Parts: sequence; C-alpha cells; structure tokens
Amino acid sequence: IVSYNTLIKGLCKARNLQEALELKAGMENANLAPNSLTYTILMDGLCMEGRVDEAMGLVEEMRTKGLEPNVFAYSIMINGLCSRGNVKEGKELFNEMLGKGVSPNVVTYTSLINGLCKLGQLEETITTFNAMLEDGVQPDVVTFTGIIDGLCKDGKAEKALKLFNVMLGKGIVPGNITYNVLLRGLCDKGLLADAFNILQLMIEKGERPDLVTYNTILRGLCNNGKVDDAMTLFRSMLTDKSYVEPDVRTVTLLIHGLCQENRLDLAADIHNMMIENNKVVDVQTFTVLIGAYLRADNFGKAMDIWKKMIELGFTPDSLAYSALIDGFCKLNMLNIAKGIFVIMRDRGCSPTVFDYNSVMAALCKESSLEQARRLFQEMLNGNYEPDSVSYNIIIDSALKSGNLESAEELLNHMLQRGLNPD
RNA sequence: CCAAGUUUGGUUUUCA
Repeated sequence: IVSYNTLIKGLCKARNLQEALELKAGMENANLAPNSLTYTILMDGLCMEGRVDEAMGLVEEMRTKGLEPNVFAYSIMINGLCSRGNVKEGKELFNEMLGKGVSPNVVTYTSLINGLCKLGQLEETITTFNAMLEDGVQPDVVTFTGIIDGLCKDGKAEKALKLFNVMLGKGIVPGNITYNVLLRGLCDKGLLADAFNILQLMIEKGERPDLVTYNTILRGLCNNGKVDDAMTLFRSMLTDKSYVEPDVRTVTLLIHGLCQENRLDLAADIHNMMIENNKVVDVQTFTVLIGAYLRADNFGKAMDIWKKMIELGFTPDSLAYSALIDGFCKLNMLNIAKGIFVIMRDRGCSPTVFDYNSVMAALCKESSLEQARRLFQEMLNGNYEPDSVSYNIIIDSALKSGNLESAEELLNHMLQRGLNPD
C-alpha cells in the first residue's frame, strides 16, 4: 500500500490524475483498501487541477468506507475551496470538522485565513486569527506571509509593514516569500524607499534575494517612473554573478515598462538582443511590443514583429490576438479587427469577452451605435457572458444616443446577472 | 514511515 501511495503521489504531481485514479481503482481490484493517505493525496491532486467537486466526492467515499476524514483531509479541502474563492463552503467544512471533534491545526487556519484575506474580508480574517490564538494554535511564517500578502493586495501596504514588524517581534523568521510579498505591496503603493529598506533588511538577515525578488523590484521601478533604474538592474542581472539571471518575466516586465514610457525602439532593441543571444522571450513578450507599436500608430513595425514571432515558431495565443484586435480598434481599422475574429477562430482561439468589448467600444467611439448593439447581441447569441465592462460600453452608447429606455432595460439585465453597475 | 497552507510578466469601457 505504501508503494501504491508513492506512485499515486508521483502521478498527481505530474498532473496525471487520470492514471492516479486508475491506480486507486487498481488497488481496490487487488483487494487493497486505499487508506486515508491515498485519499488525501488524490484529493490534493484533484484540487490542484480545480476539480474540487470530485475531491469532495472522495471525502464522501472515505466516509462510506469507514474512514473518518482527518485533519489532513479537511485542510486539503478547505484550502481547495478557499483558494478558489469559495470561502463560504470552506467555512462550512471548517465548522463541520469542529463538530466532529477534529482539531484544526496551523495549516487549516492558514488556509481559511488566506481565503478570507484574498476576498478582502479583513474583519473576519482578524476574527479567525484570534480564534486560532484562543485555540492555542500558533501562527507561523506562512500564516503571517499570507495575511501580509492579503493586506498588500488590498492596498494596505502600511498595515502590512506593521504586521511584518509584529512578526519579527514574535521571533518568527521571515522567509524569502515574506520579503517578496511585502516588497510587491510597497512597490505597488509607490513606497519605493520602504521597499529598498526591506530589501536591505533581507540581505542583512542573510536571506538571498531570488528571481522573484528582482522581478518584483524591477516592476516597482518601472511602475514608478524609474525605468532607467530598471534598466540598470536588468544589466546587473545579466552580467553580475551576485544577482540572478533574468528570466522571461524579467524581460517582459522591462519591455512593458519601456513601452509605457514610449521608448519603443529601445524596447525592441532589447528584445532583439535577447533573441540573438538565445535568451528567453515568449509570446507574451512579443505581445507587449506588438500592442505598444499599434498604440503608437506604427502599424508596419507591429506587423514586422508579428511576422518575426511566427517565423521563430511561436504560436500566438488568445491574448496575442487580443492585442491585435485592440490595436486595430484604436487605429480605427475596425474591419481588420473583425477579420481577426475569423482568423483566430480558424486557429483554434476563441475571441473573448475582452475582444468583443474592444470592438464595441471602438464602434461606439465612431458613433456606429447600431453596429455596437448588433455585436452585443451576437455575443449573447454566441453564449458569451457579457461582463460589467460590456454593459458599461453598451449602456453608455444607449445614453449617448438618447435612448433612455433601452439603457434602463440593459441596466436591469445587468443587475439580473449579478453585476454591479458603477 | 509517506499526505496539506504563502510570492513575480501581456489585452478592454467611462470618469478622475
């Protein structure tokens, strides 16, 4: 049974759930009863693939086989639910486990807290955190890191910094990830000075900045008008062994930053340099450049880059087409944009709601309200779920044409679909 | 004896 479990674990890690599940069936056929470990491995594997319902099914199956779910099983399921935003059911499961007398541990609490935090439910996060303390479970570095990240993503970097200091005061040693999330939060708030202080603290404490650290800093520099410093950092990463080699994200971030400052030719030079040196670029890197050139009205250059991308054997994905569609819309080349819809379908990429929104917005701008409405209808007919942006566009166009009734009607549709107007 | 939790890149509307 140990060997079965080991094999199943390997298959799950390789995302080969199909075979993992078959192997479990195989054990059963061989009259070997899967134990709790077998179940939890599979449940975790299913959750990682987003198949949370099936994982829940396994919990039921455990019960029918007389195996009561243990703290591992509950923690995995609570994490599976919460990390996909289903905190409601996560909490239910948590209460169920309390009812069954299974004691949550630090992992269980941390999973729940993270789910709450990601939804920005600050008060309940604190309540749960306190409940954990009362329960005699001590938060560890992962718990703190999760909350710090939640605060940062909610735009509360100052609070996150305070919590970071509380953590230090408790003698908990921050890990690389802790520093990285905090750095990201501070950079996003424009608190670069604080970010660099933290970076220095990190180094002083003997934690080596990793690739994520550098990418985070580079992004912070770019987003705060310090692209030249970002360039310097990038060069250090390329040449200085005490740094870390840049990866495709580093390159994409830098190119994105340069493009936002309208330094397209420099961005393209760097991009070419990377290609010539066999460094990593991918579809996303190309997409940034192509989008930027289209926005700058440089249709020819954008097409050159697109061609180069194809020549080098990269397959454009849905977002690459989106960049084209959006670009052509902004250049008022709506017919071409619509042509891309056809082309991308041909190549197995479905246009997204985003793409429809781009075209509808462009149509509205040139006052082709009738066509915009038709496109909206086409979207509905094609089983697309318009999002609040779609509604904003189309309602805006109705208002512009003085058609108050249909604007109101659309607003009602929107509410029925549970979208919030703003 | 073997299972669970935290971080980095590209596209869309209006107004600021």
